Amino acid sequence: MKKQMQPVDAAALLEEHGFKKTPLRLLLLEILSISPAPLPVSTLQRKTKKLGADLATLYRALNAFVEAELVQAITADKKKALYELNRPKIHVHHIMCDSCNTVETIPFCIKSLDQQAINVSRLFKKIYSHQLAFVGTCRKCLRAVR
Amino acid sequence: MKKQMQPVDAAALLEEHGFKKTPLRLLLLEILSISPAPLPVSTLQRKTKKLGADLATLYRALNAFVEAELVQAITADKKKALYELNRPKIHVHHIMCDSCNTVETIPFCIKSLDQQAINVSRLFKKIYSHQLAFVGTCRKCLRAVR
DNA sequence: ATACAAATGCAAATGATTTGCAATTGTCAG
DNA sequence: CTGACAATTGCAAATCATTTGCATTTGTAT
Ligand SMILES: [Mn+2]
Ligand SMILES: [Mn+2]
Ligand SMILES: [Zn+2]
Ligand SMILES: [Zn+2]
Repeated sequence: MKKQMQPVDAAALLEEHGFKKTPLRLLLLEILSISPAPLPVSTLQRKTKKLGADLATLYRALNAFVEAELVQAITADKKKALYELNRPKIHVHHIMCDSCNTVETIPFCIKSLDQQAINVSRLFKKIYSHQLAFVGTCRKCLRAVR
Repeated sequence: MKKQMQPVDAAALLEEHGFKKTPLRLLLLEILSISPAPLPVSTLQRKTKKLGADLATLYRALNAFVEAELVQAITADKKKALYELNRPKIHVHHIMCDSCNTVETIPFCIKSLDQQAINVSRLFKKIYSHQLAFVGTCRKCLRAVR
């Protein structure tokens, strides 16, 4: 029942963006591409520990990906950032549990929101993107309380 | 032409929430209540420097306000948080400049978004709130480029 | 005036993220 | 295939916003 995401051709992605095809970066993209939820750096470190990559290297890779818009950094958490593969055609939003801080991905754009973004663009000249995060309590945490 | 916000009765607010009416907290609420944009801690420290409050005290006050839902912390920036008075009847959103990192307040809720939140609530059991932030380039920064 | 919890100041700790620099590695032209 | 060279990495140290422990002060209620 676990939702599995569509894997991507990591090598091709790296090449398209002018990145070297290094073991870490290849693996990072693979991990991110099959994850149903955005992942913190700590998890990415654990899932790549067989490569023994340094934390600084992980951060540098992720920052490069974000810069290239290959990956999106989710800051809903405020403490540690979460990273999620950016899928060109699948614009997503997020929902965060205020109890366990789990961040789930809503795998589609909230209807009509993009249209509204156009209206709001009168305030700014150019709008690149928007981030929408809902905050609530997830089912698991609700069960834990009662 | 500067947009001025409606000031609030800081003393009353503190009392309602069971806080002591201390000089710093009173002043903080006054500053936040007339600010047209969310403010970082550094600015709040500057605007309250006549009181010589310690940074830790500032943070503790702000955290207490956020906990009491008197103030909203905006984390769109990811580096430093921004603080904005929470007005019960005026639900706002934000728009951030990716160039100068200015965060402006959109002083109303994006139409129909709250209705959509109800739909999304099928994913979670309970949804308390949502944060929506647009990212773009503000007029000032666009002018600076050309 | 007294009592007590809340708030503060100060200094030290945290913890995620960044940076400098030398060594390594992937890519590409020759 | 072989260098050359820029991109990537490892390691250690630095940053920087935010938090925390503890002793002291202050606001509020009785
Ligand atoms: Mn959207
Ligand atoms: Mn809204
Ligand atoms: Zn939860
Ligand atoms: Zn700007």
